[in-house]
Amino acid sequence: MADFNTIAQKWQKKWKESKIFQTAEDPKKEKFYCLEMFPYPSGKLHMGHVRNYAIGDALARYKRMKGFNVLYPMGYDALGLPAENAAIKNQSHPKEWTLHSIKLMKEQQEQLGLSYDWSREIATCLPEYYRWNQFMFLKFLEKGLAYRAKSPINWCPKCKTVLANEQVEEGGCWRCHSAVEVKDLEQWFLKIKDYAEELLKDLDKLENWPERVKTMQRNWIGRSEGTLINFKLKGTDEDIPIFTTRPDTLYGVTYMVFAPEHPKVMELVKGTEHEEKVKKFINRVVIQEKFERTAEDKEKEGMFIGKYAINPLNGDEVPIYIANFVLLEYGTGMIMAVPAHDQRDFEFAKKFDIPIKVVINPDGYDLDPEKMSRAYTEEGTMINSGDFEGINNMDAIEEISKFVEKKGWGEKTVQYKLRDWLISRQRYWGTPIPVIYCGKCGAVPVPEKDLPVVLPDKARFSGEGNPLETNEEFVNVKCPECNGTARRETDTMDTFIDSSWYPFRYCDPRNDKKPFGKPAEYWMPVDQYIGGIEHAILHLLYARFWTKAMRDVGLTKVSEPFSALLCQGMVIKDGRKMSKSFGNVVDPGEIIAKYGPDTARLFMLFAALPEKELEWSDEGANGAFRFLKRVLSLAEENIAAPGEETGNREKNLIAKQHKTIKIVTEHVERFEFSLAIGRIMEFVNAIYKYREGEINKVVYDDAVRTTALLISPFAPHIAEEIWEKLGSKTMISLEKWPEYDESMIDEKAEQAEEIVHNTISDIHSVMELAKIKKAEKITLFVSKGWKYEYVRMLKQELEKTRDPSEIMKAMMLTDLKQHGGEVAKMTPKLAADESRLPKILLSQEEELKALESAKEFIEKEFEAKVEMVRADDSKEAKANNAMPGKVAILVK
RNA sequence: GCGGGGGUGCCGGAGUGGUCAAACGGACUAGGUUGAGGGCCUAGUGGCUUAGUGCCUGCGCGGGUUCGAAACCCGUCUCCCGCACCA
Repeated sequence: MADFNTIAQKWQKKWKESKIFQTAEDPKKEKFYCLEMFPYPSGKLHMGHVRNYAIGDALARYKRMKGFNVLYPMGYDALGLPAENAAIKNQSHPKEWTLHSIKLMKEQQEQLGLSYDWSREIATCLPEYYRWNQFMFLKFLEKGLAYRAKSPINWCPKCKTVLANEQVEEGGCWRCHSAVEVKDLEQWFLKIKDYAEELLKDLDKLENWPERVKTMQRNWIGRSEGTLINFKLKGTDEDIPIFTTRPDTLYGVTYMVFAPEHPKVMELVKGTEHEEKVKKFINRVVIQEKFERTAEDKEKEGMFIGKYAINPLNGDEVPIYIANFVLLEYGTGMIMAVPAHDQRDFEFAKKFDIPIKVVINPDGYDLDPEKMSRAYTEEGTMINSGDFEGINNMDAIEEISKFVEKKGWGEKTVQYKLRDWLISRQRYWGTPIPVIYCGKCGAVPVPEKDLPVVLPDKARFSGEGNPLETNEEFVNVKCPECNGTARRETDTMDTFIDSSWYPFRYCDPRNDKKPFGKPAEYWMPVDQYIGGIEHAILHLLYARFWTKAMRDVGLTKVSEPFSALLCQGMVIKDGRKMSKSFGNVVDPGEIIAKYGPDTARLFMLFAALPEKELEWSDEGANGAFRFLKRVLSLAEENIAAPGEETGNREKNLIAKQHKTIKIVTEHVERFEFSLAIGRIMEFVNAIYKYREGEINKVVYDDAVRTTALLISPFAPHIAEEIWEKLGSKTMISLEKWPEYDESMIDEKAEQAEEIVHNTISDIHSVMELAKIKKAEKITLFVSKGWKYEYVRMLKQELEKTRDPSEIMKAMMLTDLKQHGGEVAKMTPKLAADESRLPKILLSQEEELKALESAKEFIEKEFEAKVEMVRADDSKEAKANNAMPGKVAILVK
């Protein structure tokens, strides 16, 4: 028994030397771009990586065998915090750490025998890559898609960096989980909000994305239609704009609430008796509680700030509060409160003893504000609402909106939860933002000819602040416009930028004139993207946005980067996530050393469907190992070759072979690798069975060859080895995927007589079957009453069309009609209750006539004798092994 | 609270109106091979019967639809995941 790792190394060497996986554009061939999410180079592969690559490589190899021109590249998402943290810890440089990690990681990937085109390898930490981040940033700046603004930001005190909202998880830093603080800083933003509508709408076009990912993105974008309404600050002409989706409740407003940190708040209380208390409140609520999220609903807190607003609709004077449940970032940061019809407003009003005014009554009774225990949020009739009384509140939404617009008090508008993308990071290991600040000229973009702005090699990594800030050589520059003294921007870009366009770069990885050129037109978009669900929102949304932004500055014509998305499930062990703290981590390196790469890959694909969680099992891996040994010994063991007779045993094996090809192909097309492998296992078992007797060498070898081809996307090294042992001079990686012949799929060829059953509702396949089988006799099992309908349908549909989908549609329609009682149908239960008998139940005579005519027609169509058997009597049906609505085809 | 997905042998998991519940793998049991073990090969693994097979039970729980339900409908329990004061 040859050692699997020896075999693996042998073929990996051959693949590398022959460069068979290198790809080039070929307009004559259909392209297929298969992409896995590129890894962050941490230095070591984990099982999640292996699973990701096993899926991707299987697909890439399969598509290649199917004749596609396949682009399947690999690279590294190499900028980011861990490298810098490691540098701080080890007193080294992030670059060294990263490049070393890439080397280690690549070695492990190569051990897996993945069919990447390594000539296209990229690493985002190299200036030749990140210069294009800068290039595109400048293009976006020019187009007005990038801007600088002061805003409260999330500050991680441990990482000493700003975090995007998306990077704050339950009040903690997404990497180190320390509590996040709030600070004010000048930051660079990208206008992703401008694309909210398109990002949302285009989700509908992504048919091959998992529904749950699209739902998550829709949620994240958070579109909601409503009305912007201006209240007036009492005693002034000042507007207080609020956003509401419920203008129908406008007459029920009894107070207003501002987000505590809203700049307006301090302005309003300045110099009043409330100033000190408000300051204290803001400090407590905003700073300390902004990110404190608990499982239970947070207690509503707030206070009155001594000012009043005027409701434009009815002139009501309402008090203004500040409260912790109003968010500054959403809408206008202020709300109108309608305690009678909003649960949050209700709770707050109860706590602060604010009046409750009912403006919508449910049908049938009147609400009493005194007795309400919760807000009424259902539909109802408008009351206490001036001219709008008496109408349904759903209609009032539209009418009051229109009225407010007409009066000039506000307008209909759309709000999104999505915020603009904050890209500034106060860190070293990122792409320098190509901007220079001049005392005279302000923020000046670095001219294109001066790109790239390269990260200086010299830097101190103390763990505090941004090393770029203290690097005088880097910071002190001349202003590109006035040539005066100026300072360079020391912020670097969010690394999500690097991963937002890398699929384009793979198409044209060595282009030094542009981020990418013509080849991207051929390859993009990615046909299948594969990666973890954890990127469902951030990475995938940013990449979609970046692509659209690139389109709008003329860099590409593509609007969506990923046509299809597959989110693989997690790899778990003992029912929980693999993690050092649980001590259940399985190291891929050890598994490869013990069993070889094919075993590791095959097990990962076999143990679960790609989207599902995968429970790692040592015994299971061992089982995959055993199976591969069985497969290999099919070609290794010397088999006697007694003759060339082809009897039933051969026929059966050939039939099984064709059937296996068919089903395996179908499964692979649907990414059901575990089921595909299961079928191959069955076929291998069948070959072993066959081998117990005398064998026909031609038939046997063909079966083994087929096995090798079918298994080659999953266990390529062993497949190559078998291929070679069978005397082939070519590499199996370049072979064609096997084809099957439907007419050979006939498992029980040796049986002289046979009854095949099929449901009548799939008439098309019944017909096909009857022809293939050369049916001599067809038996239709029919039951009382409804037999006529079905037989009639059968006849009609055969006459009209042979499109099975049309037939199915018609059948379903019949079913529907039956439920409406329009179509003749009788069951024993119905028969017992004469009053419920359907109206158009046919008479005995009519039935017989209809059956006769259908029978004649079918006889002609099938060229076979047709027999009708009543099957509604369950005893008789059982004796015939049949049920009503089925067709039996008797073959002789 | 809102949204999404599940509950099938000892285990991982197939099967979504009938021919056919448990494919495929693991684990276990027996037999073979072996000096022994491992490995490998073969058979078996819900119950009851004849030992050709036949029947019954069974897919979280309870109802319903149907000639027929693991699958469809209603209710219920339970688990997992995502979002969560979005006005």
